[in-house]
Amino acid sequence: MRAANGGVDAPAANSRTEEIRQVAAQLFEQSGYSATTMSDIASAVGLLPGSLYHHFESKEEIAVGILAGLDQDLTRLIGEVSGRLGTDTPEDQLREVARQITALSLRSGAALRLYSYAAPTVATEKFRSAVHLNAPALQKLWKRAVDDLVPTPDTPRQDVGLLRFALQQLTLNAALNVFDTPHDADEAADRLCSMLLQGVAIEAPDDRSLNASVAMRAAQEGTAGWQSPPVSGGTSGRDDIVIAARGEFARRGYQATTVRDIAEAAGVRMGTLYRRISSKEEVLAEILLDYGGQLDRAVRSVLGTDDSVAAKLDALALIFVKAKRRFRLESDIVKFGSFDREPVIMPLADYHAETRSRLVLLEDLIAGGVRAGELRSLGDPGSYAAQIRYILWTPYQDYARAGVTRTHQFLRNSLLRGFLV
Amino acid sequence: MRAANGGVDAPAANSRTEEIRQVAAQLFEQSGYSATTMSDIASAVGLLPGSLYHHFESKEEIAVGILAGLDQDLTRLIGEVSGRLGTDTPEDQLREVARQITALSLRSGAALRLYSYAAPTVATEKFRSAVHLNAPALQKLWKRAVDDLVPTPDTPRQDVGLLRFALQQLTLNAALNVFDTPHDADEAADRLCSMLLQGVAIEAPDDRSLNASVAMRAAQEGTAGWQSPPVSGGTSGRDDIVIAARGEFARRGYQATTVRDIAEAAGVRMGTLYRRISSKEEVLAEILLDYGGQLDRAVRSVLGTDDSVAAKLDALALIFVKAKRRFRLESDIVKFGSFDREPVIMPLADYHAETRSRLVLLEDLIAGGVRAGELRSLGDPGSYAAQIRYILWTPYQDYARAGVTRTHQFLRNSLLRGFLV
DNA sequence: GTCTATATATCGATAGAC
DNA sequence: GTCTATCGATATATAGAC
Repeated sequence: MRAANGGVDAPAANSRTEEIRQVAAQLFEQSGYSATTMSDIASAVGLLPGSLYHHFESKEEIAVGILAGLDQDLTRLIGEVSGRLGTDTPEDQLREVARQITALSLRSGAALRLYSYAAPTVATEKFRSAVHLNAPALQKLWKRAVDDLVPTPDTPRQDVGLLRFALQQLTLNAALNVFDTPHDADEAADRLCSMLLQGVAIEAPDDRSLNASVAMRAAQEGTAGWQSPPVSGGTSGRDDIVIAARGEFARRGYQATTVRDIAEAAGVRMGTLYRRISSKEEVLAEILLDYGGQLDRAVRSVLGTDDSVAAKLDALALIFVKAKRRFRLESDIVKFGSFDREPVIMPLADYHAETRSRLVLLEDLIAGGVRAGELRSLGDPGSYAAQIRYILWTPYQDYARAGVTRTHQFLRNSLLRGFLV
Repeated sequence: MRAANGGVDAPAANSRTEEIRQVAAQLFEQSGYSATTMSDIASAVGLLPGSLYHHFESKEEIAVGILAGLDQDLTRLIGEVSGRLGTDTPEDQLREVARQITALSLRSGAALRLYSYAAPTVATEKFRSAVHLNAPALQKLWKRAVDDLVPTPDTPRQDVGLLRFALQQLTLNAALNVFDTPHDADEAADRLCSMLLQGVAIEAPDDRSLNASVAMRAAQEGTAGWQSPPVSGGTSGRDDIVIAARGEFARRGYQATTVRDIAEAAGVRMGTLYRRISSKEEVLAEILLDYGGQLDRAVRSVLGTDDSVAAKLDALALIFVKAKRRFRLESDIVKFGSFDREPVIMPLADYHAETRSRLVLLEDLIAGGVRAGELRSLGDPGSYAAQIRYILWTPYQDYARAGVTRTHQFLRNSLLRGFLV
């Protein structure tokens, strides 16, 4: 009979309930929503599975509560930060927004993973509706911060829209950067801002020479075979099943996709399906091996050239931007997979390892660049490389009006040369 | 890709599926819907529980299929019987309708039990909508059959409406007469018709002497204390919990009512509830003991008088008609209970045994009456008594316009003296 | 608020009928 | 060769009782 406890599922209502929610959040963060069972949660808090239902009506309700908490926190944060806007230099202001949102992200890893990955997976209405973050308000905040940075639109070569999109994405999702989940929000946010606003190259080549570079040619050649998107032949052969599976995995994640889903999507019965494939996992392996291989070849061919670090980074940017489009489905699959990894799914783990090894190459490139005085020094090479990859790997295609060329140009004008330069 | 298989869930589609449905129907009939588990059904057909889900989407769907079968059968039967109407004497016609519907009832015991008892219990929409028998058509059929019997309404003393209601109820629910489930539909239907149309008394006293009989006085006295219906005092004491439980049991049946339902209905928490009562079963026992005791006293006081058999039957009729109103909830509880009896629920079993012992008294009364030449002889006394009880125990109060006096008068004019006499 | 017991349901995979 | 019916394991959830 408290006075006013706020309408929807306000967290921290009951301490024991809240405690369980926290534990569940941790498990969701570690193993993913579907892979975390009620038994897991129960034994983590020292209860029997059935006892959880005294606190929550369902597993879903736990996740909804966690998401509600994130929404609350975000809304509150936006309010606070907005109130402080306009009292500092535009760049410091923007950096402050980045720091605050990054900090929120790091505080809310579990919720963010649920938001980004579980929501499309467990498709019930209740979940989806709980999952609507206050995105318009956040967008407005970022728009103000970025617009202040470029007071008059007399520099039309700078892509303010994409900068806003990039910052919004990269700060809110900071916790989802699997390869270098930041420990210090301020540090991560500041480095991100430095990279985008001042650029990483000390003296970047102009567009003409970048376009004509050896690395660029390698990137063009490496991605030349990427034109054809995979389509079903309609013959219900093995390929059609793999293609159908790719679509389903991308839509719901590997774990949440059932073999029956795949069969239905491919238009075959279970019997036929299992004569063409030997297991669900095998199909995933096939998809990821092909994807990883193509990406790997392109990246390595660029890195194998004898060119400047800046030219290589620029060429890699092109590859990543193109890959995010050509391998959109595959990219979604590994996105889901990154957080649904208990029990270990071998093909995903393999892909993960491969990505990590490419990251080491990038790290070497950057370390060399810093040593050679080509790149600004911005902390340890591991985090440096991971953050560059994180920036390159952002789904810019979700920003409706951005094509490959525009996105690539934006990355040149920000990450490479610095947005403010 | 069959040509026309009828819209909704036509049974007998797949033989294995239909086989499982049949087995399930049998189990539902034996043990009730809630008490029959998917494991029970599975092991009865030699499968594992999960395998049932290849044939049915849910347990509920099995029941819905069974109900759909009944609806189909009934509709078809009504069509056939209607077509044959008007080719025979009115009484023979009516007897034929009774025989046909009774036969259907005996063929469809499981479905009827689901229809009568499970439907309000498992309250999902799908179930309810599947459960709408073609009642209007059946009513129309019976109306025609009964109206033909009394061609001109020049005998206003005869209650045509109640006769129709009684016949419709008694034939369709023949399979639900637990104390004497008929084996031969024709025999049961014919005896029912004989009882109602010709009456059981060879020479019944007139209304005046029945009203003034010793048995009637005993009935009046025995039911005198029945005026007050039980209401909650609102103090959340023990009585209020019992009263709340009574309502819940009546609405959904004992099995389907959870302790939480009772607590909520009584407005108390589980802790409080279990401090006031010791178990769900104890509450049921208390309710049924009270109910059974009151009914028993009234019945025995009538049977203990020294009066004619006809007068005693007439007095019992009054008691039953009154009891069906005063103990409406209790009557519903035992109605549910009669078919949800696995595992055995002791209080229900006790009530059942008590009822059976009263039935023996009735049997003695009737046997004596036949011997003394007071009652028509209509087969063995056991079935005779059970069927009289079945007629007396019909929920006439559901026939909207019938009060105690009208119903009692109808029973005098039909069961006792014969509707056609 | 928690336990014990158990219910309904899902899923990956396969055997074997047609 | 194709698909139906099935298994074995296990998940989510419910209920009575304290």
